[in-house]
Amino acid sequence: MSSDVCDITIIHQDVVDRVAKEMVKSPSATAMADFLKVLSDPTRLKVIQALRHSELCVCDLTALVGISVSGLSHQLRYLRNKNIVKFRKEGKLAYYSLTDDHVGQIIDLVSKHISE
Amino acid sequence: MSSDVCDITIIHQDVVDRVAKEMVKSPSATAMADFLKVLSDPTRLKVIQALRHSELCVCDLTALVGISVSGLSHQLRYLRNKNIVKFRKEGKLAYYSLTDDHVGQIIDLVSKHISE
DNA sequence: TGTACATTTGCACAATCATTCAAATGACAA
DNA sequence: TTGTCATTTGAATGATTGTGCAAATGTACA
Repeated sequence: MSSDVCDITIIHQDVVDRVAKEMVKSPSATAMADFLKVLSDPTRLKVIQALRHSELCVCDLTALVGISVSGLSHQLRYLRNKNIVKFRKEGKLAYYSLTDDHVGQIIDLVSKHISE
Repeated sequence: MSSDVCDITIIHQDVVDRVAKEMVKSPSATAMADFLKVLSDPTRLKVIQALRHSELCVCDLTALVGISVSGLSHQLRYLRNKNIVKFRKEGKLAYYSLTDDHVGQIIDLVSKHISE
């Protein structure tokens, strides 16, 4: 009924095999976790929510998010590297905006789930 | 004198006001981040993906996820506290399953976003 | 030149977290 | 009872990370 591989004990070998076969069909868990980690921080979430409504410069984002300017800048770089936001320079100011609305859709779904 | 003028510089006051008014309509960023943090870990994601296909005992989950038994148990408690999974005892074994498929929908959306 | 302002970056620190080991709990069988 | 197996728990640890401070970069205007 049970079999040993190394020191792992499998109790329902057939079920494990079936589920394992199903699991490989979806993207790697690390890739998905990596992406979801971007959204798992209040500051980054606020930034994204704000940018969904309007393109914004760092100054104004700071006021909306409630964090130090440098702290925000660090997060903006992070979001830039993950291709979530893009920016354009206009004189002294840097205007940030979302690259697309993929994250927006996910946030909406989570939003709906939270306030049920 | 109990209040200071904070030294935050707002450049486009009208835009900031408008966006700020929009932002309060959605759930708090901390609540959403808290929930998304659950999904931002490969191990927990594998657990959830596995449980979407079948109810499973800890032993079999260990084999599917590839982590120590106690490590998995810690994560299962975490998921239990967040109401993502539930479990029933049957003799020595504990069978875990998802409480609902809300997380599944979110994972599917992320999945679709990743693989393109 | 200068000064003033917006933004970025490097460094440091505190806090969080995922993991493992060892020990404890609980359930069943002999 | 005793022993074994499945699971949980506590403690310790290594790694990651969000943040602020101070300095640097870049831009515009006197």
